[in-house]
Amino acid sequence: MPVSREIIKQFSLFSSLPQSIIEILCVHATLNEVPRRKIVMQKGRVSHSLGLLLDGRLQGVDMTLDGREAGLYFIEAGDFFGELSVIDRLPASEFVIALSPARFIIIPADIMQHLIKSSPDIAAMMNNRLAQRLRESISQRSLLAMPTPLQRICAQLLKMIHTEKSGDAEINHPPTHQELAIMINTTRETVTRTFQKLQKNNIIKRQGNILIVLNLDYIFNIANGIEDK
Amino acid sequence: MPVSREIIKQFSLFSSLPQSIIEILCVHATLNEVPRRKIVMQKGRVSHSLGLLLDGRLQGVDMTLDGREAGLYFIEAGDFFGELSVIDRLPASEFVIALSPARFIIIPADIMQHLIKSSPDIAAMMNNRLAQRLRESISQRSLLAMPTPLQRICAQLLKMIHTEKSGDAEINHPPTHQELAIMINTTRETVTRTFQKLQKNNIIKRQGNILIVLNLDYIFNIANGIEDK
DNA sequence: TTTTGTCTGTGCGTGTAATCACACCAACCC
DNA sequence: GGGTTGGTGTGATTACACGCACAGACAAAA
Repeated sequence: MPVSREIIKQFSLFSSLPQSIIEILCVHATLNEVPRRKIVMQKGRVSHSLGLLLDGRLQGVDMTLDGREAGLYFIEAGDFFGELSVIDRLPASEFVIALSPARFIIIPADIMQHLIKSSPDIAAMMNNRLAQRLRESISQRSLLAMPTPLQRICAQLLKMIHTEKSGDAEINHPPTHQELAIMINTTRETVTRTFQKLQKNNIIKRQGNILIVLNLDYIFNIANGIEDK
Repeated sequence: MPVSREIIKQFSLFSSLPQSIIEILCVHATLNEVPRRKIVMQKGRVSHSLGLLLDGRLQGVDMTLDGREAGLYFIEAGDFFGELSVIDRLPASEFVIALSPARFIIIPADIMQHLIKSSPDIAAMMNNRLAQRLRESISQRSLLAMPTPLQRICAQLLKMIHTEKSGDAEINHPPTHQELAIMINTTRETVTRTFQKLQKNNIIKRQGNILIVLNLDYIFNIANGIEDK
């Protein structure tokens, strides 16, 4: 079922494309809606498509053979996912799971591959996204090098904070402790305990679905290894 | 100073390109030779080029603000490096350091960018390399999720082993303990101690510049979390 | 309502890796 | 030869995160 071109156009990555290509995308795109926890992309599967997240939050996850989970990245509304397999045509190397109810558009791999071949613009777009993913991956790797869980948590929070027009630093719909834990190589309990400490010291505050950051400097300093009580 | 086309052609990634493009590459390529420890690529620098390693081994490294090092990847003879910045034109996000005396070819960024625009083959090649890097990065991230240093060391060794025609599993010019340590988020001492254990149990053996793997199964099992001994 | 499930909070014990410190060894260079 | 340097080997100590276990909290379902 085709998707309205207004929806496609709201992706900044597509907005600059010529009308003709947008039409093609619309015809082949399908809209999906999934509940929390749903697996959106299967590791090892060869049938892949490009995904475009409209709302909700997804998480890229890898599982080691012994059942251990490693969190790779978060996907926010407006991001792609599945671009890796579209480009190199190999099986997906990770899972993508819905952290919240989510809506996303799917464009079949062969359509994308055709577009990439015929349009340098699209090709460049995909490259840039791939490059961005790689940079994020490197940055996440550095985060993991930090010695203490507190540092890693602060560094991860820093990445997720967006400042409101009111000037408040917040995280909307923060991930669960478990989801955070696997991103930063620690356990759920350690995340819980660290959050308790941060709350007691008025660094952060929980307000329903929003995590409010009261002392951004503290978070920043810890994330950068600057010692402080 | 131009580089002979024989050298360029020995890169599998270039071998399928038309003669005309090879000529262009030759004219603009320069050959470099560096000693061990030399910084080959600077994090944050905007002037970048594509590198092609002829011999030796390099390591991609990131440094956190508090002086901590994180090993990102190894670059073996025949690999590219610096492709990320060539594609997205942003400053390098990592250092690349020579682990051994190394020779490599450099192709200026603007030449590569021009080639990428004009030749879909080159563009596709760069994409695939980027995709490969991303997959390696994901795989390295899973490795870091393993709980014990022993597991991480075995998993890392497994990646570096190449089986000889004689059937022996070996690692030529193995990295130093320190270089290994930063790849797998542990300390030099822990790597040393673990290697001692592995040698006592006849799992591995050091012979000059070669690390010989005597019991590949053991390494494999540990790396996959299968309990043993 | 009761039930069910997911998330969060917390206590306790244990193991183990980080850290510091220093010894040893080989290669290299005047 | 003696000095330097970079790599490896080892001991002792300590902190601290993991793992387990279980108790609440809260929301959705029945």
